[in-house]
Amino acid sequence: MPETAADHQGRRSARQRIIEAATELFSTRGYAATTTRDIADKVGIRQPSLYSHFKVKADILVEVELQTFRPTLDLFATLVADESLTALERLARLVEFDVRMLCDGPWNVALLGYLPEVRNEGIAHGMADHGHELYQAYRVLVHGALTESGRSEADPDTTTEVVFSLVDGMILRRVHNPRLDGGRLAPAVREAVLAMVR
Amino acid sequence: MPETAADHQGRRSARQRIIEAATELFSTRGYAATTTRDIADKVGIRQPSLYSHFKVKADILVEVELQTFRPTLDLFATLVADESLTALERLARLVEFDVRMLCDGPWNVALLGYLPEVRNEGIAHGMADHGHELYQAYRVLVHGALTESGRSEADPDTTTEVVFSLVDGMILRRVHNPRLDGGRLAPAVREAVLAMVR
DNA sequence: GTCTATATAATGATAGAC
DNA sequence: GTCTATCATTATATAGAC
Repeated sequence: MPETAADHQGRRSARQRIIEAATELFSTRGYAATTTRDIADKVGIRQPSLYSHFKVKADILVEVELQTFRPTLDLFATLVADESLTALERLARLVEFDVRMLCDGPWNVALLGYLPEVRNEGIAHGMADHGHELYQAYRVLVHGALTESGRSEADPDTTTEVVFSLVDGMILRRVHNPRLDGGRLAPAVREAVLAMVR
Repeated sequence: MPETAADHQGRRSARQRIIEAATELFSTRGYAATTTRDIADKVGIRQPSLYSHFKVKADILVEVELQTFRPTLDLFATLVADESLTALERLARLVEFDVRMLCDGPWNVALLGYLPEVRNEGIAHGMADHGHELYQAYRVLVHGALTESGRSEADPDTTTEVVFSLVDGMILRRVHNPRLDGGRLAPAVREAVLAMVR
């Protein structure tokens, strides 16, 4: 088996080590407050060496965001593809997975997508709004669950907003308390969500 | 009636005009990404003139934060002082007021307290953590409401975290949708909260 | 790809005239 | 209290040797 480029220096490619260092720093200090020198220092290289892997600082941010949202969006795709599930079951599973990830992931990186400087930088670079994608996923499942439950009196869009607030609100809780217990909170959030849609 | 200092230039003191300009800019661009020059430009003065009113940039932030949290913390004090109310009623009113303020306030300024650069700057300047104060207020009311309802099987601290997430989650919703309708969302959130505690 | 050296630009803050 | 002028620092990014 030939040695890949990814095996150099601790088995991860320099590019991936940059992304991981940036993930931690962006999460804990914010994007604008993190300098390219901070990132390079943590990786163990010189600041200009970053530019062998990324054209500009914002390109590092794009990769961090991408790797953050992929798991949850992938799960949504899987849940929708599984036709044996009801919308209510799909919603329950997505909520529980999402809350666990938000609580127990290595860094509170989901906050990044809400930082003003990131959103402004994002617009300037035309990067994908994964947060909006995920919101649409919730919207589909909440509408479906309300329909299944015959809750025709409920406003599906208002319910979607409240459900999504409840889940993503965990991001803010984690800012004040970095050691959230996903195993305890995920079922509690799931039950609160189910109480709204059935 | 003698003219006050606050009457100069549009009836608001220069200091207050700086605070209001900074509130908008910090809310829309973030703290680190807002320069003192940005603030001065919006006020219509030169950048060094800011330093006649504030010793350092972070002192402007302290004032912005103070004016943001004061109304909600004041309401909590009022609700607790009113002995004719049950804990459940106090919680319902606090939630509804809070959500309306988060949705309909002129700027999404509550996000500020969650920005990493603000929290780090805050620690360095020893500024008060109003977000934590407010959380304790919710904790008191959620515990009281669960006790009143005889919900001895519920975990009050978990419920507090979920309730607070639901309310503050509106901050994140507003990032994606700046035109939230507090009149529609506040009752929906209130009912979701009440479903958890009674 | 990483390094040293450096360009270029912007930032927070100060000094001192008015 | 506001101004002009300016300082000291720090930031992103580039050039070119190895």
